[in-house]
Amino acid sequence: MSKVQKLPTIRRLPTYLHKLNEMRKSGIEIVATPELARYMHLEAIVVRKDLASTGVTGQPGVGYKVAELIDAIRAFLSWDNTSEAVLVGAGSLGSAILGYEGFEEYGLRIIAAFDTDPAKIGRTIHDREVFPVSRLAELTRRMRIHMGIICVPAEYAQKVADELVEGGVWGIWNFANVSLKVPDNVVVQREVIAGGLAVLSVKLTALRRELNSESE
Amino acid sequence: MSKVQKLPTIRRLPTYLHKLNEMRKSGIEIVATPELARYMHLEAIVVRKDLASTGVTGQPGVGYKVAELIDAIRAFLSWDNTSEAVLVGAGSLGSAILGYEGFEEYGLRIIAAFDTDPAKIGRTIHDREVFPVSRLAELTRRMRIHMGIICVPAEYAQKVADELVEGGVWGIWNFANVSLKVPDNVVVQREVIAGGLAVLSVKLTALRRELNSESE
DNA sequence: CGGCTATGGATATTTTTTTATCAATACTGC
DNA sequence: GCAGTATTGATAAAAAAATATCCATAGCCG
Ligand SMILES: NC(=O)c1ccc[n+]([C@@H]2O[C@H](COP(=O)([O-])OP(=O)(O)OC[C@H]3O[C@@H](n4cnc5c(N)ncnc54)[C@H](O)[C@@H]3O)[C@@H](O)[C@H]2O)c1
Ligand SMILES: NC(=O)c1ccc[n+]([C@@H]2O[C@H](COP(=O)([O-])OP(=O)(O)OC[C@H]3O[C@@H](n4cnc5c(N)ncnc54)[C@H](O)[C@@H]3O)[C@@H](O)[C@H]2O)c1
Repeated sequence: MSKVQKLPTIRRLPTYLHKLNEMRKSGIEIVATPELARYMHLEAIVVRKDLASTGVTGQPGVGYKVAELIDAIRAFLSWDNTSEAVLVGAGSLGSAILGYEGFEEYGLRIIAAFDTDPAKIGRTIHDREVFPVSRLAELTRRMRIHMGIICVPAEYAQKVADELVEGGVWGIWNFANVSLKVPDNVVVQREVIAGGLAVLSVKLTALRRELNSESE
Repeated sequence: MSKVQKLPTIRRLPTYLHKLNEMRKSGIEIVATPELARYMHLEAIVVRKDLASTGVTGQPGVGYKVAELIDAIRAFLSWDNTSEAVLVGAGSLGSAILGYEGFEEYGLRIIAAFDTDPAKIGRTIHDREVFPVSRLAELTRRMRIHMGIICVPAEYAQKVADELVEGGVWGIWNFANVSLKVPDNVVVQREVIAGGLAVLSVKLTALRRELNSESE
């Protein structure tokens, strides 16, 4: 069982990457931790550790080369080679994801979409053709796609996952609100958007409690 | 500075909650940790700790009462009183969020949307009226809304955040790819969807390395 | 050149989170 | 009712992540 370390660091890396890409675009070549830390609302030491874990090394007294950082992060995340994916469920969330150009920056290219809705099949959404889900396994295998993105209602997610696995997929990014059963050699990452809302709620409650007790 | 503990637990709670709600709907009254653990792909001990942190207590040898668990989780997350929010940026992601009924389960009700696009202003999206963003601060204050959801392109996010703060908001759920500057008495939760993709990428690479080395 | 400041990197410490162990409780089947 | 099993909850240990300290290096400025 592959046990991946430093999950919190990995989750932060895309944010560094995005900021660094912006910096590079505006001609900045060197960046020091305190600046990144301010931007990220983190302690400088956290940033340094995060960057170190990708293998880059900076210049004491100076900082890091932006271009090197970008390369190191992308290499660490295996985002230096674009990987192709299919998206299943071209509903509202699925369409939003299809239309998000940001993923190209993250080495993800969504090649095609699949749906059951006859009104969608055969049309294109954000330039990607929508195929009937009945052809999911077949086309996924034929196109040698190794990642699937699930945006169907929860009750159909398992069936879709099974077909993705049958199609030879190695990784599944699951936005549906269910836990999927897949073979050991397939990785599932479930995106629980409500998790962020939960954190926000708790922080809000804590802050309000604090402010109330202060004012007493 | 409010320092909230047990963030990983908090992120997992919505998933328990959803499953428990499903169980209640199908008439199940008692649940034991091993079952939840199987569903969540976690160790039973993690589940027990998570549940314990909400304050519920189970019956040794039996399990937990589903209804009690639901109440405890909702209370812990302050989701027992529905809170109202406004959404800014009724684009593709914004519309998806507006249309997602799942948030009601999590105590969130989106009251209105705001946008700059004249084509959207005045129309309704998923039954919510779209107002011009020029009225954001005013209406937020007048409706006594305390949460804002930002779904605008990154470059406008800070301006929107400023107006939300001016409108008296306490919490901001930020889907844009920037770090926001807000006063100390406002909480921002940034949702970095690419974070999940990063984790998936790293796990995939690790798994493939493992499989390769095994086959040698 | 020489002191001053900013910075990264190595190492150590602390805190948080995950995992393990075990006694106590309740149900099951006989 | 009693033995066996499943389960919780308390306590302890281990692992992971965040934080602190200190030293070496680099640039700056007079
Ligand atoms: N919208 C959100 O903000 C949001 C947030 C978090 C999670 N989610 C989850 O994302 C998923 C999709 O949500 P949505 O709002 O886009 O719903 P949606 O109803 O807009 O879209 C679902 C799409 O899936 C298609 N579909 C249904 N069954 C299918 C099947 N068997 N195979 C292929 N396609 C199928 C439908 O035709 C539709 O186009 C849900 O599981 C939801 O819980 C959505
Ligand atoms: N679509 C995704 O899958 C996805 C994923 C992750 C993050 N995001 C982020 O979410 C945000 C929105 O993405 P999207 O795909 O919905 O983009 P989009 O272009 O579809 O929607 C943006 C909406 O914001 C409106 N808008 C622009 N400026 C505004 C302003 N100043 N005030 C109010 N409204 C304004 C636009 O009119 C448009 O309706 C972006 O910041 C994006 O990075 C999107």
